[in-house]
Amino acid sequence: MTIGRPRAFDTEHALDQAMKVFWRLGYEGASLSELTKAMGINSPSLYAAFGSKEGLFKAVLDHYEMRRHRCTAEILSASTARMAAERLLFGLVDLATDPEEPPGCLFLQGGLSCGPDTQDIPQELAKRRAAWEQALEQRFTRAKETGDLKPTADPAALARYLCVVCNGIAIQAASGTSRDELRQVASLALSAWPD
Amino acid sequence: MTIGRPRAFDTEHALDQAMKVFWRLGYEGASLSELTKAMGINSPSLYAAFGSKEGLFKAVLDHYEMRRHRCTAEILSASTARMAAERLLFGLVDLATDPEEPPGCLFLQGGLSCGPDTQDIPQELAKRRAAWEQALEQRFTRAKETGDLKPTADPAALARYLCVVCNGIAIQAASGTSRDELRQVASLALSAWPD
DNA sequence: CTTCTTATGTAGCGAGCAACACAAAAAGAG
DNA sequence: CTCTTTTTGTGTTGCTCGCTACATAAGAAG
Repeated sequence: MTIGRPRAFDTEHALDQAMKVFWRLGYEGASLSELTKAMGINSPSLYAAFGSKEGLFKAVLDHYEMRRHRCTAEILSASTARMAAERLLFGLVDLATDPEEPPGCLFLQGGLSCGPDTQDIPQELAKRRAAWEQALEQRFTRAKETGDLKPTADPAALARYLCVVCNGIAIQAASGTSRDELRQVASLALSAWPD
Repeated sequence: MTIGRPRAFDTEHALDQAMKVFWRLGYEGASLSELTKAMGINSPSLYAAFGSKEGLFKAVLDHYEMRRHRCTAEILSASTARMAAERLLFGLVDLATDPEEPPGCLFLQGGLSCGPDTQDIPQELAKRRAAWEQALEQRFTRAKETGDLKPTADPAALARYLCVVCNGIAIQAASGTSRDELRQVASLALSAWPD
């Protein structure tokens, strides 16, 4: 049993609100006053719980990955590599154009480029995107071993291509391109898939 | 002949230096002290010449488009739509991984997301990206009229797809992906082209 | 030369930033 | 109850931000 005055706010809900702010405004554009307002707490509570603005941001990134974990698992556990690619692209289109959440992808909107004292933010985001690309590559390597993909297939190149399309789709979604238009892009992109 | 004390700095060179700063750090991450240091001038000179930080940024965007104008013309004047797509993708790979300049694309790195008082920056960038997409679409509509593309082809969808791939490539380049790896992505993306 | 116009350098403005000091408040442990 | 521990709200810190006032310097026009 924890001792001391109990926390008056729900951590998950606060992270959810902070996530939306970082997502819409980016790391540098999200001021502490904007964050505390959205989270419904004052700054000392924020610092007690997350240490710093950067600490809050990383907690938000974890929260974001956790929320998408089920979706991720569905993609990687598809029966064929082709189906995984389909689920990935069409799933991303839906997520990036979900009207309940900011458009695009937090891993890009969060901070593609930052000031001299904040370079670790873009780096952290790039690291997480790269981890996702590697998970795809491993899935395709497995597909090659089981004969699902031809022996001439290049798992790394396929994973890279899909990530490029995903990032591009997220950018377009953030710029206002509609869900249907992006579905067209996804199916066009899939026509490059080696069968 | 202009009257008064002559300007002591070269505008084009100053814009070039400012461009690199905005490109590396983004609009919000690029502080005025960083900009003036790179441009080799003091802030009053900057404000006399460009009006404001935002004015400087837009001048930099014009400068950026101007510098790429020849490249743009070469793409749009290709003899076939397919060749235009090829020149576009491989040309972008080279530009986005040019060791003489920051990686990626200023139209993305410049400010994908910004704070509440700076929302016009992402909007301005999105507008310029959309204009480029529309130029592509017009090129493909022309190709359809001349029989270069099949009557069933969808110029808007093709242009959108290419822009998605371009944006994705620029993102990957900014994250450190090599030129050769991105060339692989470009040729894979082109295999989706309708022939 | 003097006068006019424009650019430059120094120095500083108010505002907003991230982060914190401090004391009051709310629980469990004894 | 008292004591201890943790959270909360108020108020503020030092700092950097974008921007500018002001006096001086450098050329063209007369």
